[in-house]
This record gives sequence, C-alpha cells and structure tokens, in this order.
Amino acid sequence: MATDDLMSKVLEALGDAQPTVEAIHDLTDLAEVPSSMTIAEVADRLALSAHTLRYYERAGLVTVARDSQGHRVYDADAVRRLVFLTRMRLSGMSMRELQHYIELVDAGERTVPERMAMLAEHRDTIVRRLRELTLSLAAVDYKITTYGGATGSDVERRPSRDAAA
Amino acid sequence: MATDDLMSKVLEALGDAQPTVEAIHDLTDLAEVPSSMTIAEVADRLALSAHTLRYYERAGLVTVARDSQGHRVYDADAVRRLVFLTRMRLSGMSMRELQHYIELVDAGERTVPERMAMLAEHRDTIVRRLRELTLSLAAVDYKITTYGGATGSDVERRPSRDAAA
DNA sequence: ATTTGCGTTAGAGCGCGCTCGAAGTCCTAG
DNA sequence: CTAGGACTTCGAGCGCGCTCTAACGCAAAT
Repeated sequence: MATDDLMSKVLEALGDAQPTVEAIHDLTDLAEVPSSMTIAEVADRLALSAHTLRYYERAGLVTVARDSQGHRVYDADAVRRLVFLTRMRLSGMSMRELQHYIELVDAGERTVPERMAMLAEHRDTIVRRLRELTLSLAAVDYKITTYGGATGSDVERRPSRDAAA
Repeated sequence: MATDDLMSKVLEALGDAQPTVEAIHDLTDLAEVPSSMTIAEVADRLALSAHTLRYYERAGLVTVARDSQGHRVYDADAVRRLVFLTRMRLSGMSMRELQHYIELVDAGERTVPERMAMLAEHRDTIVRRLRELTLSLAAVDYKITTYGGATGSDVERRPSRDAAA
C-alpha cells in the first residue's frame, strides 16, 4: 500500500510517546497546511504517489481544482480530506467504504448520524484487529523464545525432528 | 481473507482474558489434534475453505498424504503446520515469505538461525502495525468524540459547513 | 440402477488497490 | 530554438490471495 509510509513517518515523529488524541491533533490538523499545493507537494507530504492521488480523485474521494494550465491545485480542505482518507485506508477501511462515506459527506449534514455509525463500526474493526495482532504477537514471541528449547516449539512439541513448521 | 474467521473464533474463546503465551498454547497446540482428518474437517477447524487448503498445498506450504481413493488425509503434523501458517497469514506474513520459511524448515536444522531471524523480523512488523493501529484508533476516537462539536472535527475544524471529510 | 454427496484435478477468474505506460501539453533554462 | 521536466488524460497491467468452475471418480443410500 502506498499509504504505509505515512504512518512510519508519523510514528517516527512521535517517538515512544503514547499516541494520544493531542498527538494526533498536532500531527495532522494543526500542522499548518499551505493554502494551495501541487500534486507533487501533496504526494510528498502524505507519502503516497501522484498516481495514487489521481486515482483517489478518479474514485471520487476528493475534488481538486485546476489552474490555468490544467494542473491540479490542492487547497487546504482537499489536503485535510486526504489526510483523513489516508488514515482511514491505513487503518483498514476499504476504498468502497470510503467512497460511501464521502458520498454521505457530500450529501450534507443530515447524514451525520450514518457517518458516525460508520466511524463507530470502523472503530470496532480496529479494536478487533488490535486484539488479533496482540494475540499473534504473543504466539510469535512464544515461538521465538521456545524455539529449539527443551519443550519444543508450539508447533512441533514432540521430541521434535523437523516434522512441523 | 479466508483466515480471518479463525481468529474471531479464538478471540471469542478467549473472552476478555489477556492473550498470554499460555492462552495461545492452550488454544492451538494443546487442543488435541486427531491423528488424521479429512479436508472438510480441517477446513472447519481452521475456519478456512477446502479451496484454500488445496491452494496452500499447491503453494508448497504443506504436504498431505492421500488415501486409497485419492482423498487428502491430514495428519497431526500437517494440521499443526496449518495452524502455524494460518496464524502467520493472519498476522500479515505474505505467502511468499511463508513459502521461504517452509523451504527453510524442509532444509533442516541448520536453517534455524535464518528462521529465527524471519520470526524476529515478523515480530517487528507486528509491533509496528500495532502502533499504527493504536494511533489510528486514537484518531478515530477523536473524530467520533468531537464530531459536530464546538471545535469542529479534526478534519474540518473551521466553523464548518461540510467542506471536508 | 441411480442419485446424493464428498472428494479429486487443472486452470480460469475475481476483487482490491494501486501502478504504470503512452501520448500529449505547457513552461523554463540554456 | 530546443531540450528537459512536470504535469495532463485514458486505459491497461499487475501482484496478491484467494475463489470458483468444469469435468470427473468413488461409494454409500434409496
């Protein structure tokens, strides 16, 4: 995924600090967004390719104005929306869902409840995924610490030749 | 992913307990594995499709014997390996990496160091992913709690009509 | 005897999310 | 005047991980 790098960047910036609401706020919204940017600048800032930005636009996720030469001009709103989109993609929301979400946004205030519902559901998805990963981490740790040890690995526990993984 | 369901199952079984090494151990390895199973039984047990099991076999991830009728017979080792594979897939290891890992396993004991290195690297990947998701969770929570509030959402903070996501 | 059901194979197809290529336009620097 | 470079559009292509189809085999149940 092209969006993978963004988070690495963000996490680097964060250091070992706990990711708090404030941190998020600082890292995305409060970072001053120039009032207009070229596609290259946006691509650079969000750590995704110009190709991907055009793709998102084609997918209807964001609308971008053109200058006199037909080149894209990203305004602050567009950039902020892209920050949001990138974050949602990265946390596992599908293009399809995002398209739906954006349709809701474009449909106006009255869709706020449905948007909230989507966010809440996505939140659940993230939490579930966190639990899965935590479990997998424990499993991998277990395998690492016991590999070749007296009791065998969790996958091959019998006296153990190389029968299993 | 076909493997997604397995973890749901496991997590359900876990309830709210912290996923510990012991829990993992109980849930996978110690659960008694019949000495032989049909493809349907294995599929059911691992919550993936028979199609996927055949696919994994074709991919060289596991070797499965046949009975007199040419039907697959999964022995305990095969099942344990599949448990391992499923867990790795679920935590984000690619088919390609798993193929390499299995090659190493089949190459014998002397590849243990390289296997350990792979596991350690994968461990890092999981940890990174956990941090990403934790950050995303905070962002989504922030957006949920501030949606439409006095200060605007993190994506549209100005007095806010529906300009941004 | 035939239907039902579970399995087999080889290979095609699919959904996703990009990613890239071709061909063209426009501006700037040398 | 020309070359380079950044951009444009449109559409094709790709890597991944399945997922499914077709045609078939075998065996127990009706």
